[in-house]
Amino acid sequence: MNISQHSVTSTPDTARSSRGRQLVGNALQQCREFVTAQQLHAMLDQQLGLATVYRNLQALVAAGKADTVRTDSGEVAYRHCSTEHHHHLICRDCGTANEITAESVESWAAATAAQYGYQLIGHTAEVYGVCPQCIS
Amino acid sequence: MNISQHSVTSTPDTARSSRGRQLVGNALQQCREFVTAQQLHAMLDQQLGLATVYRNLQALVAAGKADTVRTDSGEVAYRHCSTEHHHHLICRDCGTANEITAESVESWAAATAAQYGYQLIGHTAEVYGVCPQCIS
DNA sequence: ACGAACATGATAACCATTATCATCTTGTCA
DNA sequence: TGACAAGATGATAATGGTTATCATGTTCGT
Repeated sequence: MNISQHSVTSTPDTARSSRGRQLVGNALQQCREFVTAQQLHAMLDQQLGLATVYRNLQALVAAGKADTVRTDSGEVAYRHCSTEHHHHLICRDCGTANEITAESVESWAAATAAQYGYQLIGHTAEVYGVCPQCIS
Repeated sequence: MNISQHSVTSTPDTARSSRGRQLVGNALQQCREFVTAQQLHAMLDQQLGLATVYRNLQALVAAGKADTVRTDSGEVAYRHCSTEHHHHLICRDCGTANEITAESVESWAAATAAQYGYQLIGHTAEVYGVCPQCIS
């Protein structure tokens, strides 16, 4: 199963500015909601190869400039995010996601790690539900 | 993206008892934690085809007898439903996982959903760190 | 026991994501 | 500025989990 292994392709020592970086970065910023790599690629229509879209999205995630979420169908959805830490409230029907902050969760994570003698690295927390629009 | 489309293969009008049902059902009950279809298939070593394991797991989910979760690597993990709800404290180095319960997280999830007018379905929360053994 | 509806197995098909590798680009240093 | 090493890109093949197909074996009401 392996909950936390990601790509092993070596990361460059220094990142450079490039056409792809800008295109993907800008496109992602213009999307308010989560988008998949495929959607973004379609959005950039022929301006950038699919593989490059994936690479740049991963770079953004690695740089802490984008969030990812797994959809029910197994795809990875990306969204530009301000670097501050937060969680998500996601609608199972329409996929709408709200960024939420929760100090209680932060302190819970810290306390839990401490209680077991763990050196804290991070935590994830997401709430799933059906949004008001989709209920009616 | 499509967050909520699942298999469209028509569902039988009546379910029957069968070897596969029992094997998968029992194996899943004996696992306290989430397991993937592949793990379960390996666990049943040659007693049941992979496709059948998938089908029976899906049937259990449809019948409300199993929960599913997407792992970071995109796999679907299944768990027998009666298992009580809890979270995990996971070591990034050795993979050790501690089950933890946290009432504060439960109430936070409920409150967050309510605040946005969402009908709560569920939530996930995991803490990552380095365990004492791996620190030293 | 018969037969229609189910279930299973082996395997091909799907599809999102990754890896490969030859070919540009970028940025640095002489 | 020119050369070059480290990055970045594109086209495409490869991966790998999951689903569809279809011929064949089971189940169960009658």
